[in-house]
Amino acid sequence: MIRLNMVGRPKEFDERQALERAMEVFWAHGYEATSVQDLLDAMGINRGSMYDTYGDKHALFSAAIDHYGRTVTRGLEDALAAPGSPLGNIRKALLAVADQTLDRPCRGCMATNTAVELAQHDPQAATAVTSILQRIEKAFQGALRRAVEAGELGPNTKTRARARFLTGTLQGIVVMGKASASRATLRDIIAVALAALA
Amino acid sequence: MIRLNMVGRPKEFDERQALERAMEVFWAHGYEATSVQDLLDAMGINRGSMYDTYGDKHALFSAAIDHYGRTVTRGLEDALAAPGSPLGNIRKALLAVADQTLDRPCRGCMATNTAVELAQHDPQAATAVTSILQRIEKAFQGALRRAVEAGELGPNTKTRARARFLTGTLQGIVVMGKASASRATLRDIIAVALAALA
DNA sequence: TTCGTTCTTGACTATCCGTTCCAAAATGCG
DNA sequence: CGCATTTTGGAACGGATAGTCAAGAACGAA
Repeated sequence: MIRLNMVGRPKEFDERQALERAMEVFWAHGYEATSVQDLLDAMGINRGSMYDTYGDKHALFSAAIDHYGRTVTRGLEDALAAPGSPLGNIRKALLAVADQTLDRPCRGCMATNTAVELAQHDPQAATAVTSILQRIEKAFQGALRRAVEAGELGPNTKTRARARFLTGTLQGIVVMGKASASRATLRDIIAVALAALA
Repeated sequence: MIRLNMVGRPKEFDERQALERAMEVFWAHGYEATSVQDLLDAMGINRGSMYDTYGDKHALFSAAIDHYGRTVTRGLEDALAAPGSPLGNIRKALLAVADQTLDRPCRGCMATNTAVELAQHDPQAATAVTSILQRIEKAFQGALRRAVEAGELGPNTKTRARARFLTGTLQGIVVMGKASASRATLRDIIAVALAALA
C-alpha cells in the first residue's frame, strides 16, 4: 500500500531562509571560492541536512540563483514598472545599481558574476543567467514603451535595441563598480547612457 | 668574492612562452577553477620549475595579468590610435570585441573576469584591473579627442565622460557575450552606444 | 506504545589542493 | 677534470575538499 503524507521528523530550519543565506554567500564569493563548509556556517545547518535537502553544492547553487531571480531581479522589474515617469524609473534604477556597487565589499549582480565565472563551462548556470538577462531586457523594454506612450520618447524609438543597450550598460556599471570605479565615473556612464535614449 | 654570471644549468623552457600559456588558462577558467596541475600541463614544465621561476600560484597569476596588459590591452590601445577616422577606430574596436565573444568557449576579457572574480578580495588583482581599465579609458579618450580635432565630434564634447562610458560599454559587451547574447544583441548595443557619442 | 518515516548529527572516506624538498642532471669556470 | 651553481623531475606533506553513512531523535498513524 502506498501512503502519501507519511510524515516523519519535521525540519528544524526554514528552507527558504537557509537558501537566502546560501545565495548571499555565493553572491559575495562566487561558486568556486565558496566551500560547502562556508555555506553550512552561513545557513546554520549541518552537512546531512544540506545534502538531503538540496542534493549537492551545484544543485544548491542552482537553487540559489533561481532564488536570486525570484527576489532581486523581481525587485528591479518592479522598480522599472513603478508608476511615474518611465524614464525617471530607468534613471533611478541605474543610479540604485551604481550606489550598490560602492558598498565594500561589493557583491555586484549575481547574474553578472555567474555569467563571467560559470556560463562558459556550466550549461545550467548559463541558462539561469540568460533567463535573468532576458527578464531585465524585457523590463527595460516595457519602461521604454511606456516612455514612448507618455511622450517622453519619440514614436519611432527602437525600444528593443535600446533595451538591449540598457541591459549591457547595467552589466558594465556593475563590472566598473567591482573594479573600484569612482562614483563620478559611474555617474558619467549613466548620464551618457540616458542621453543616448532620447 | 661576489661572482655575477655564475651560471648553472640553463632553463630548458621559454619563460615568456610559458607565461603566455599560463595567461591563457587563467583567462579561460579564472583563478579558483584553475589548478596548479592545469597550469603545469599547459606550460609544459613541472612543479619545481614553476615555483622556482614564479613563486607560487598567486604570483604566477599576477605575472599573467601583467602580461595580459602588455599584450592584449596594448593591442586595443594600438587599434584605437591607428591612422584613419577616430570614430571608425572606436567602432571597429567595439565590433572586434563583440566578435571575439562569439567564440565558444568565450574567454571574454581577462580584466573583466578578474574584476568580477577577485577584485573584491584580492587587492593586488584589483590594482592590476584598475590599471588596465584606466589605460582603456585613456585610449578611448585619446580617440575621442582626435575625433573632435578631425571635426567628427563637436568642439564641446566631454571626452572624459564619454571615454568612461565607452569603457563601461566594453565591459557590458563582454559580459553579455559570455551570457550567450546573439550577434544581433551585441550589434544593437554598439549601434546605440555609438549614436550616444555624437 | 509501537512502527514507519524523516530529519539531525558528526564522524568518516577518498580525493585533490598548493606547496616543499631533495637527489640527480646539466651547465661554465678554474 | 672537479667545483660551484642552477634547473629538473618527482616524491612527499599537511590540510582542505566534496560527499557519504550510520545511529539516534522527533514526529504521525495505528
